[in-house]
Amino acid sequence: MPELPDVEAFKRYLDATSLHQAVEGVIVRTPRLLEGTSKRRFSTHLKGRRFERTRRRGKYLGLETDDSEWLILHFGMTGRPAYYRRDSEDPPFARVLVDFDNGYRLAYCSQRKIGKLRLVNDFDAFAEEQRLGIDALDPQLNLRAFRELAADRRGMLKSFLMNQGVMAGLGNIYADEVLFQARLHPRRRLEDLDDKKVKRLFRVMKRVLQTSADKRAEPGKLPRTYLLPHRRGDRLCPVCGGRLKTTKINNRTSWFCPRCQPAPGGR
DNA sequence: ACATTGACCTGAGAGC
DNA sequence: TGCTCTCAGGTCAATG
Repeated sequence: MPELPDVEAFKRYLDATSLHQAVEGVIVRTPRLLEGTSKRRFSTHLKGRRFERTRRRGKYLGLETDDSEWLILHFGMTGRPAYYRRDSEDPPFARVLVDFDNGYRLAYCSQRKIGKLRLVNDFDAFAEEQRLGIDALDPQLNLRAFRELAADRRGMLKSFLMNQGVMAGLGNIYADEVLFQARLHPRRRLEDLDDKKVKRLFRVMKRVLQTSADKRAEPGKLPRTYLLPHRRGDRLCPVCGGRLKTTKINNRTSWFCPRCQPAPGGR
């Protein structure tokens, strides 16, 4: 689940629930999720602190504490936050719990334990260390900047969109969605696109991410022409009704419509 | 620089 | 129903 639109939805959720309250206690049930810090250090650092604001870059979400540290969350493939009264039952796979002084609890849930929590003192420096590219929804990523990113590289469109070091935020699902909406085959090559197609790819990418984020990335609320729900559903193209196909790229399954997204070289 | 593969984890869902 | 197997929205490292 957690690609840019999902993480943006998480951000808004945390903004609405978890800011400006003192942390009373921390429970780490799955220490392996902590990166670069021990259970003890993690807990003592957060205890007594308040989260004052959040930031997102790509799939990373940061919560800034009132002593200017950052709790950085990465949700892996199955992670999500949950905020609820402490006396009610924990949701499934609650791995790290932050208890606030208002009786509520913020849980980092993750079925597959692929994901990380860490403490850093500078959000931007952290992003640099991670070699994270510009956030795909950053307004500074305009058409001109996008063209420059694209001009430097080669390779399959799908790989380009998913490369976090170039642009941060798109994962397997949304890369497929963008390519579907742009009517471009995932195996087409970046260096083969003319200016017009690069522009189309850019505009479609922005629109898909913005629309999805605003719909809180809920599949049922996305436009009916979206590919996303059909990969696990009827496997039919929502535009032409034809059968969708798959192909493996970067060891991930790419879904596409062979009629709407003609293959490079026309095969 | 790019493509491919496996490893990390666990369980939902498909297939028998 | 119950068992087995495959696969899953991410990232990283090793290899070609």
